[in-house]
Amino acid sequence: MEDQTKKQDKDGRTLLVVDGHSLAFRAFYALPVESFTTSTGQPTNAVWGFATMLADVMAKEKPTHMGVAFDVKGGTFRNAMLPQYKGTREAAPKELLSQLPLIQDLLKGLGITYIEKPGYEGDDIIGTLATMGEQAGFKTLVLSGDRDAFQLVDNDITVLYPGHHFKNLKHMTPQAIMDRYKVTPEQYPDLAAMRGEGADNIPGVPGVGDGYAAKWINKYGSLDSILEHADEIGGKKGQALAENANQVRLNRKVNALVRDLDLGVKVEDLRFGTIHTDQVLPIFEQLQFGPQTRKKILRGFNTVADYDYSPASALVDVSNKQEEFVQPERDKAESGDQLRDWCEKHLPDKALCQRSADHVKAMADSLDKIKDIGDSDQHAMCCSEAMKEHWVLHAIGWAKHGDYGLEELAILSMDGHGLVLMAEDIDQDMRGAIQELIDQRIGTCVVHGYKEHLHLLESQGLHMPLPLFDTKLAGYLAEPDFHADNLEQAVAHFLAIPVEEEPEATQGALALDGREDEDERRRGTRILRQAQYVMMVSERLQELMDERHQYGLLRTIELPTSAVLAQMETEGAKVDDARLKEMHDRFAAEARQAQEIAWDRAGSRVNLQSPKQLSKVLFDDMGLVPTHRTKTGSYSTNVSVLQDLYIKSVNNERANDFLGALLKHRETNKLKQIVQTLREAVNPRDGRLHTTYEQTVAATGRLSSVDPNLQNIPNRDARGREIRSAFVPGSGYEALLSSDYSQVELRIMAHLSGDQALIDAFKSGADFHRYVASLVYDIPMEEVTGDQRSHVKAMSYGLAYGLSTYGLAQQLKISPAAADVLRAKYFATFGKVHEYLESLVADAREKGYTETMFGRRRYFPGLRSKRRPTREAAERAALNAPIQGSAADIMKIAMIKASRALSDQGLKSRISLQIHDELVVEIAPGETDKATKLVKDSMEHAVELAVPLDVSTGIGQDWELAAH
DNA sequence: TAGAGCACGTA
DNA sequence: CGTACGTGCTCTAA
Repeated sequence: MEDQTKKQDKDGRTLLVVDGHSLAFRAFYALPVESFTTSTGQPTNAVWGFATMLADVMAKEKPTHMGVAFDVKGGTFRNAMLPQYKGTREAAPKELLSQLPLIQDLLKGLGITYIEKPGYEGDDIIGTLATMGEQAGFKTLVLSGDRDAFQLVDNDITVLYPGHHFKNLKHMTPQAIMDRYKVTPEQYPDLAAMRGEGADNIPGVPGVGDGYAAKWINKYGSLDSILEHADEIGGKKGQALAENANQVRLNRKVNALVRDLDLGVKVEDLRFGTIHTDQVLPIFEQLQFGPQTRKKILRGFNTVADYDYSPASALVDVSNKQEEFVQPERDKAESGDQLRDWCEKHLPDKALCQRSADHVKAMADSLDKIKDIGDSDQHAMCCSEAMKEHWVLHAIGWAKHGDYGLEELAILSMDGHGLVLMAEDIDQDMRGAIQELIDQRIGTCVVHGYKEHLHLLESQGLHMPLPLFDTKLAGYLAEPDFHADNLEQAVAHFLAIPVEEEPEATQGALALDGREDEDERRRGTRILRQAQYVMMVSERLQELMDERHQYGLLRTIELPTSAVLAQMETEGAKVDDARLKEMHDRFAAEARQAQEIAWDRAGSRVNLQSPKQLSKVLFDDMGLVPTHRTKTGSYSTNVSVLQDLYIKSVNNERANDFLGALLKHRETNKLKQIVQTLREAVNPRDGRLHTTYEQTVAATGRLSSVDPNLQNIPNRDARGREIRSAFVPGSGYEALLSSDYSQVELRIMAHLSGDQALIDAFKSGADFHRYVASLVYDIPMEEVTGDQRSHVKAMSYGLAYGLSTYGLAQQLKISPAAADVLRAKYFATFGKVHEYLESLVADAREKGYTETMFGRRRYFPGLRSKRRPTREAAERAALNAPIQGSAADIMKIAMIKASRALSDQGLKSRISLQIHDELVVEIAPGETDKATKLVKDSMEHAVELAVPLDVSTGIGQDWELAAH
């Protein structure tokens, strides 16, 4: 109990100590003064950079206490020792110096304490404050652009140090210092004394950089001992060191921070004060800071008032265990046999691995009983056994348009031993041993991103069956709205621990001769650390999957889907580049023509792709009346506005011509741009497009497609659809099959709601929308008018989006009252659908999340928001998620089934693209009928619902012709 | 130079 | 005042 109180106290209180001067310097030199000057000529770049960066840090780190240190004019005790000290700083430009008082005024207004002490530097104040914070049990952060601060780093003090571009801050922990400089934080000043510090005008030993300094420190220990042995070192460097011994000693004295000044404040005094808006606003005025900047700064400094509910905080039980990162022991394996020996020694035994692999395989194969599998005894057994014994395979490398390259491979055991293999060192012998390892122990293997691993391993001719666990997929299932940019963020999130972001791959400042060696070591360290992260996070996520019964989803749907996607990405889709080129040239010529006319009518060379310039021409110069504003308040110039203006401007020839040309330009230029993007993504080796399907991005469970996005190729009108004609079968294939679900989402609604009328509508096999309209309007099918049918159709589709009657009215161009009537009639006919939709939101409000048919969850913190727009948006999303998500689940199952069916039957035809409810299949010669049947069946029978799943198919020489 | 805003393509 | 995405372009940040 006592322990807990103490821990919470420590977890909850964070002191942020800021080096005011160094931060202002960095900001000043990072941002162009020309762009940041008020109308009276006062430069503001340093203030702006300082304030916004601080606001960012506040928002991210949420400190509870804060102090900012500044230097004061006049010398310090350091100048007495070293006259040229910080000579470069004294010569700071007026433009910067004039901003320091402004920064201080701003801080005062924001309720932040700042401290200056004559005779001492900001650095000493920082050293003192950090020490005070640490002693009072705070987690302490030091924000400083001065490397002298590194000597303060320990387990409780972290330095936030701006990287090359001062926006991204690096968390300098003891480990980070060690990785970067190969010395401990306590040893860092010794290193700096030898290297010197350009920014402070402190000369180091000529020819000696971080690399040599570190080498000597590690060899001789202390600085004194190095200087004593200077003669032993020999060579140019040793001689230089001996010659500069006095300078080094002096440097060391100067760079030591004072940590026990009497500042006349206590840590408690550093609590945030209240923001004095009356003081801050005039400063904003004076600085001519705009609304965005104001908002950003005020929001950043007002973090306490910001109630930020995240499901992660709900699902992570921090008190449960505070994971500590332990750097794995790095072993060596230089031959296949050494690798085999290592595996025998450190990895789970083969029999266990085999048992586990059989379980995993059985689950993956049980697509038809996926809903039960998560709870089965077999599953529970398999999990508990494998949870105790597993290992991590972690590969890193590069990918581009379907080409992949492995760079490094790490293997990490549970006992904290790791192996790192560099791709260039993997020969035939080693490759064989790796494949053997995979084949024998895949059943207990954990990866982060199975699909990516398939690609990287494939680039070495290695094959990987389904692993035990994938932390990337599991993290996505646990919290689909959370997007980690990298592994470190995922760990920080799911384990609720602070994790340093990885240092950049290569950094300068390494001694030349030691460089390759150093790089090699760092590369290995980095990948092993990542592997360790995977190990840590997998344990937490395995618990979560278990608790939530999501193993079925993971093993039966997501992991096999990864394998199908990897294959689709590797094969890619063939495009006819000559066709694309012809289209591009044609669209480009048309766009240019339209632009000429538009420029002529506008009387100036407006950039037609700039809404801002366009709005000036339309609403200022031509005096047209704007119809619609964007969310930021500017006038919208989107197509619907333009069309509206076009119709209204019939009597204004100039404007009418301009609008006509502009609309034409919009359309053709967009098409040109799409074609161009596609052409640029074609892999020259095979003339095919290799998209990447993102399996962990869309929060509903859908896939997304990037680089290039092949899920948004035009389809609405004939002009755009033409682009689809460039997608053709590749050599060795004779046609494309397009196979898509009709009205899946509505069918899912019928099934899940159990509404008999809607179920019957689908079972009838009649024209669905006509049938529904006849029910809604209570008239025979034959009497349903075109309007009635389309209105009912819009209503049906709108249901799954939470469409309001207002929105419905707008879309159908009918009155809101008429839309209300339609809605009332609709729900009178399909009462259970209404009930079901309402229950979705009600349940989500109750439980905090929604679930698809297969247990895919999505959390909705916004349902509890006080803001109505936020809350209502969350309600619509909560309504949609289980429907869109179940459709996504079904399509994934269909893809797995189709892919297996095609290969089981020995067909060469293969799935090429997935566009949410459509599959495009590349058909091998003579396989049309068989492949069509297999794909159609797989889709139709992916699951059995209360209504049939209807799939329509078409075959053609290209994608456009395959449409039906 | 990064990020926001706008526009627009898909299901 | 309809869900879910990705991309390209312009322009701001004062």
